Amino acid sequence: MSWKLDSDRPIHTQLQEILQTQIASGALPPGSKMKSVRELATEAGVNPNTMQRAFAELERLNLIRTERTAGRFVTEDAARIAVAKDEIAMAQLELFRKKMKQLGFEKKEIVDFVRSKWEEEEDG
Amino acid sequence: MSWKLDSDRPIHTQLQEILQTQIASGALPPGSKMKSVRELATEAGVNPNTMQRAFAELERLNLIRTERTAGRFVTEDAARIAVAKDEIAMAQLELFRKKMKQLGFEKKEIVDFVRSKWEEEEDG
DNA sequence: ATGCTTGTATTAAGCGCTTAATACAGTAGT
DNA sequence: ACTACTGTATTAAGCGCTTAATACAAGCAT
Repeated sequence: MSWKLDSDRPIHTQLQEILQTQIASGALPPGSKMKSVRELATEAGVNPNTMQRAFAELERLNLIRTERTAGRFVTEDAARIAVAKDEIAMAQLELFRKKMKQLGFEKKEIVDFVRSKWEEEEDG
Repeated sequence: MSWKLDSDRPIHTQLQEILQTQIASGALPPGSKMKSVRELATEAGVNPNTMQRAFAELERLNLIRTERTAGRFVTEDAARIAVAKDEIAMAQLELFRKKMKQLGFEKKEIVDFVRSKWEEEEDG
């Protein structure tokens, strides 16, 4: 697990994004049991309260479900997960496009820029 | 001027990024005089101290120069500006690529995704 | 029943960011 | 000289995030 956190944004937000991405990608499969608050907090090197807060946000998004004493589980709603994945991807693309436009790139130039940076490497 | 600030990251960082982008894009031309701390702070709706801090960071990056009582000026070093623009663009692309990969997209899929989202629109 | 695990809640403390309210030094225009 | 503008610095206050240290309720395995 990565848990690379920076100090520029609230940690609970970053934890939420990391877990959300893992759910969207299928790294955390639908219906699977998640590690406990305390265990994940230790892994990530944060306070349990902070991890708890990240979980609360994921629950608000209907990406996980809580069973009071058994633990937390990734939703089994595959459609919900697919939507989340597409929403994140679109948001990222839009973010990238907007920033490039602010820098003065036209759409055609963006495509050229991406090509010039990617054609040199092998697939990864 | 936009000055769209969110509360999720330090304001001085966001101000710094906005100004940096304006310099990189040429919206603030090389050698041009910048507005005063107080004026920009009022425009952005932030405290002068906070805007001051953003300026200090831009100066550390050699993107602006300060004349004690006259004001601040965008650097005339066009090469420095070009480098900044390229660095920002590369960083944004890398950010996008990394996030998409975390979501489970292969490079080919990323390209397809971008195409599918962009081919429908006219140039913007 | 005991012990271990689960989620959840509370309190106090520290820290950085942000603001408000000033103040000072230096330059330019009148 | 006076005024208005520059950048710069200081102080105090408030706020949210984060941590540490607990504590409690509920289920499960033995």
